Amino acid sequence: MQNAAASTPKFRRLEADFRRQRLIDATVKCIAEHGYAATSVRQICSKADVSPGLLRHYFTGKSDLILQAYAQLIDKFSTELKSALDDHSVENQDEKDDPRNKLKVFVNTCFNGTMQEETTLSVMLAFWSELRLDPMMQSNAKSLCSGYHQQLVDVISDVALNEGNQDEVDPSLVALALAALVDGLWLQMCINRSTFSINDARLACFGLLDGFLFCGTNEQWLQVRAAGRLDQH
Amino acid sequence: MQNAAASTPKFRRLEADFRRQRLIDATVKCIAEHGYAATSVRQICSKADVSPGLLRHYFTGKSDLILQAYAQLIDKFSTELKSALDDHSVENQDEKDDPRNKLKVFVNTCFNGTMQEETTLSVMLAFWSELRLDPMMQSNAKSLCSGYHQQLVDVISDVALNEGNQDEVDPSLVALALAALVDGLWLQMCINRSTFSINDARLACFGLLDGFLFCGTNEQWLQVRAAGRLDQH
DNA sequence: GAAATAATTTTACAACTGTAAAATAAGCCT
DNA sequence: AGGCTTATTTTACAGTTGTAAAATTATTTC
Repeated sequence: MQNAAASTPKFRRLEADFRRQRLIDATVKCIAEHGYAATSVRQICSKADVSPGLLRHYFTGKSDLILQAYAQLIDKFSTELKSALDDHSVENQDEKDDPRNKLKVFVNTCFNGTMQEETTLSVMLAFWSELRLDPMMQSNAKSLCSGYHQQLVDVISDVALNEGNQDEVDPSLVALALAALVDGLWLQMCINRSTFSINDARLACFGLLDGFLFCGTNEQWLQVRAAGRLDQH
Repeated sequence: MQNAAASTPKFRRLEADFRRQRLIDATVKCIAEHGYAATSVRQICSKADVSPGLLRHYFTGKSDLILQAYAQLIDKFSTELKSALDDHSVENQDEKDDPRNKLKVFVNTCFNGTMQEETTLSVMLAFWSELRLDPMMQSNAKSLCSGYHQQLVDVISDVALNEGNQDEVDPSLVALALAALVDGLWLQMCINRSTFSINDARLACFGLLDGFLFCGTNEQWLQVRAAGRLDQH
């Protein structure tokens, strides 16, 4: 029975995309708050201010919703990375194309935006741990990872080539190390959050690149590095 | 009703420690196989060839068992690390005390023994993801991490001091970077297992140390490094 | 304003969860 | 051989899980 004239309706019918997004957001929040294992359909729907039955009106099931939440998380970072790399606010085209600069932008983006939010990091960690068990998630992850890993290898090759170090530098090893270092720092930011700052994380990455790419041969880079050191205090 | 004379008994009473260990092992296997979220009491007990009720005879509950499994995982690595660092099979006492050598042993141990087993890595990852939510686990983790992190800082300080680089090297930053790199490589070994070898992982760590500690000033280290490069092929 | 549409809620269900307590039976002691 | 201890199994239970389908009801259309 619906109430008389002036009463508020029991619910409102909203646009499909809006509801879908609300459910996805609620999923991420639940995983961040209670962990992957303790996240249930009823919990998600309650956080989305929606009855439990609605989930299956917009998604095939719980795992479908979770999969899409993961895809969106990945996509957000991927987009931030792309837009940072061809940021048109940089006036100097030469600087933009400088592979050293690309690496700098990459590292900075890894510790800005989504990736410095506690929620994003802890949910990402939860997904990593489930990745191994879910082939669907794996293919999602690969679309991001293998893409940006190859890009990293290319940029690093460019740096080495530019500076005449192509014989001393193993681009795929450096890319592996940098990617792993970033992952590891994300992990530690989740677990030991307070023991170091975001700037420490950046310095660690720049330090790694300095070493692998022989910063000693690149004066411009040394200046950037010195500036970074000063920022720290 | 128990069967006639020559029949096998329904079960055997075993030593407490043995049963406890079997349950712990089963827990680790379950988490490795089906993930943290999907690991149930009945599953664990079935893998330990034991009826579900027995769990609560040896542990306060499921979470107690899981906690002890985690503690044991951490302890195993911690022990390996300790025994590697004061390995008496090394003839030369000077070499053993050399901080450069300690770092080498540390890195090698991180990718040998337990830590190269797929099971250990994936279960460790699962625990990392739950760590944030469980204060008990956190205190377990801290006993390991904060301990060996400080040790790392000290060793790195020694290297810098030995080689007259104490002004250029920031030991806590280097320790952070190395620890994070190791974690990140473990993570990647879980997720992208096939894309790189254990030797790549070691090379990445040595490369990082090379850079941060200015290997250029240390000829002995350069030789070790060159040898490592040759091993790769 | 009435009928049609479909977004949303409600109810139902079978399977599973962790835990508790009672029932069983293996192995030790005398 | 028989009784005692207690390790182990069995049974029971209340709560939760994901999903399915039916019942509502807000909104649109005519």
